[in-house]
Amino acid sequence: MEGPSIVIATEELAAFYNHKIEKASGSAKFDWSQFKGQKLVITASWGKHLILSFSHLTLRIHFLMFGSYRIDNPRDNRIPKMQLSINGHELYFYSCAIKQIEDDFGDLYDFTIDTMSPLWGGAEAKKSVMKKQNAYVCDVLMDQEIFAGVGNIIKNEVLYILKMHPERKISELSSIEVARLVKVTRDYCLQFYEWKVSNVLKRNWKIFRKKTCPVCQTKVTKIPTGKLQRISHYCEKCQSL
DNA sequence: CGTTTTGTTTCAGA
DNA sequence: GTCTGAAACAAAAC
Repeated sequence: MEGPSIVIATEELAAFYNHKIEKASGSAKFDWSQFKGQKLVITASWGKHLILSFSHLTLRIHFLMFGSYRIDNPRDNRIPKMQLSINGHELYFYSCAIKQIEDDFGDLYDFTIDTMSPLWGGAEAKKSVMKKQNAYVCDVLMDQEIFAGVGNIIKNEVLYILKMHPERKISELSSIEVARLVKVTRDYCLQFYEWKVSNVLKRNWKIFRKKTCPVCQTKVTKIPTGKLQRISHYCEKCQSL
């Protein structure tokens, strides 16, 4: 799950603000008895981290590749990592990593590098990218310490918009190209959010999971790229080195 | 129906 | 210490 989806989760869960947990359970290793009676006071996100702050404890949830959550409507035959009864509803969290973090989580995170945050600057990202002269652009986009919240879908779509090959070296880019990379990434994250809220995200993918390039009809290349060796989807013709 | 993949942490070994 | 690669986790979508 990428950054924009986590923001949507925080918004959905905000409906439970100031309500007490009536019951908590799950396969994650917690003493669930301590959750009872605690109020949900804050939902927040940083990159791909979903933060749930209760009266006396704060959790950080990461959905990794396959995680999901449901409000009521549980999945059949799946044991949730965490299940909360709150305000007459059941919240289920599946196949995610849940960790307790300090309540004062503001100190743990730099929100200026969260691509979905109102505090996103862009200047920080540009500076960090320029420091990675020897890295490939596909790896830099996935770097959570530079573009927190960007995942493989956003990476591929951004590179397609930029008409940039995934294995372009940062050292080959001009300062203007780096500035454009940073701007397009931020804008696409916000666009991803809008499309997802409207349920039209997948139909707006231009290159990710496409068979051919929508511009030139060339067959989309799908191969592992960069140091990270994550699959890139790109058009050999439109995205030249 | 078998393969792929919206991701990260951990740990052994170099 | 620091880097690297493999393993672990886990399930919908193609």
